[in-house]
Amino acid sequence: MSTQGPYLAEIAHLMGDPARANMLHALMDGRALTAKELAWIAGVAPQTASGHLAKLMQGNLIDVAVQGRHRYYRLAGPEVATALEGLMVLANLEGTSRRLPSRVGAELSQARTCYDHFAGRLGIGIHDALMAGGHLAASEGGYALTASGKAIFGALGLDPDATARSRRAALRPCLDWSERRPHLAGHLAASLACRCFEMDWVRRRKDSRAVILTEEGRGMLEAALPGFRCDTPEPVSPAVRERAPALA
Amino acid sequence: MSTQGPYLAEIAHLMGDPARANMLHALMDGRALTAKELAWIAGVAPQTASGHLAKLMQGNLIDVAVQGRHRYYRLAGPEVATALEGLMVLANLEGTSRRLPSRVGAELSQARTCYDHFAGRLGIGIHDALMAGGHLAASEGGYALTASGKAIFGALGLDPDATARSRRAALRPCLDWSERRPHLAGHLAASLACRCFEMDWVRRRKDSRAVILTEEGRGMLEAALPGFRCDTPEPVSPAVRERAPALA
DNA sequence: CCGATGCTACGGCGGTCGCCGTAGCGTTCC
DNA sequence: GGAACGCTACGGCGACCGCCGTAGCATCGG
Repeated sequence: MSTQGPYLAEIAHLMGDPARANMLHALMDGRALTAKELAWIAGVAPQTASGHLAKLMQGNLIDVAVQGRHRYYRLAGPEVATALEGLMVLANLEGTSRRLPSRVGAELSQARTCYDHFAGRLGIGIHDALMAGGHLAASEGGYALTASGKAIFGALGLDPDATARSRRAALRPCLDWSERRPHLAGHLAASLACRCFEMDWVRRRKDSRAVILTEEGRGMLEAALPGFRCDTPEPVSPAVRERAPALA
Repeated sequence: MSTQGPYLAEIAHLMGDPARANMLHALMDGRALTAKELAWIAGVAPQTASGHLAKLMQGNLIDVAVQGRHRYYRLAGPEVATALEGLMVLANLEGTSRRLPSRVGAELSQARTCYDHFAGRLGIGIHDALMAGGHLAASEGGYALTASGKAIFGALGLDPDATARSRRAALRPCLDWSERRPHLAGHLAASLACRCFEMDWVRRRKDSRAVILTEEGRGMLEAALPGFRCDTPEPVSPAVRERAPALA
């Protein structure tokens, strides 16, 4: 019968504690955090956090890297991030009352990391530009780049075939929990994000998964990706601003 | 900060109870089951099940259809099934000790429903045949059919454009938790599955998400989908069977 | 109408587990 | 080498929640 049920419950139970969920959510930006940081994020004492982290380790949801007297925890792999995204879609979708609070929500919806790639309107903009330009083709488990797509990635200093060896898809769609539209995940998307950080086209925000597209980055992406758009959230419409300049 | 954490935990907590997880797992075949059936599946008394179902309702994970004195419960939508799949990938992946027990596992790995479409080697066979034949193109959030692909679906009596109105992708890859390879989900995949049941090309098993590809179905699919293969699990190798006929 | 059935509402019992206190081990810095 | 720091191990407290008992409401059948 439902041989999977118990295991499913084990995993879900691990994610079902508020403190642990907060930790996992924080780790979804792909970085490795120390136990202390995670304790602070989760809002519990270090001892409590230590226990939670041990459980998450045992459940193979996170990995640890010991460096001196620090222990850096990170998600065990993309599958974990994918599973969490699936839950976040539900969390954001249902109830409808429980949408994101305005301020933080706006930043996260605009641009953020999703494990190792970009999500939010930034991620969707990249996805849509590639899609509209015919640079994506269907492939084993997701997308592949067409010749023109490879040229674009090559021009950005990335080797589109470097990750082709792996069995996992180089590019695949990932449903965005804030926008309900797909963005690009996979090795190539991760490389692109890495490159953007490296060149300071995109900058991380402190203490948040939200990121910022710099002016230079916007220019570079618009040049490299014909049709790329990443709407600024339009804080106040021009018409309103005229009548009530204080709001701007 | 982690504004999503608490909601994430809520959802995961709902899925994190063994009884509820069993129920959700059972509902993943897309059918609607009565409270009593779900109680039996979960291994709890009807009163307990009723409580669990109320909680799942409140969390918008399931829907109910009242018919006379029966109440039929089903998953609230594809997003729920997707989220559960994500967890099952983890449940099956990690631990490595906790793989599927042999017998049931073999049947499920061979062919099963995944919410409303086919998974297992059957689902992968369909996916791979369409992919290899160049019948899939990249599209908003997943795959679309090429002209040749539309012809194939048309020949099967399905209208490839019928579901095009919806914003959700008609076809998208869905990671298979047993085989770790993608199969086809989405409206069109659901229509195809529906058609297969209708024509008795694929038959449901009782009390299981496992399904059976009939001989007629195998013939029809092989004819309609050039390159389609769906390996029988090869229960006992011919060589072994010769020496120990009892095993066959 | 009455009994059977399907399901839900309520209440008490018991186990699980999250919490932080103190304590202990290893690392780093002065 | 001593003190500060990061983290983990252990133990008791308390709350939550899953469990089923009984009870009650709707529906279907004769």
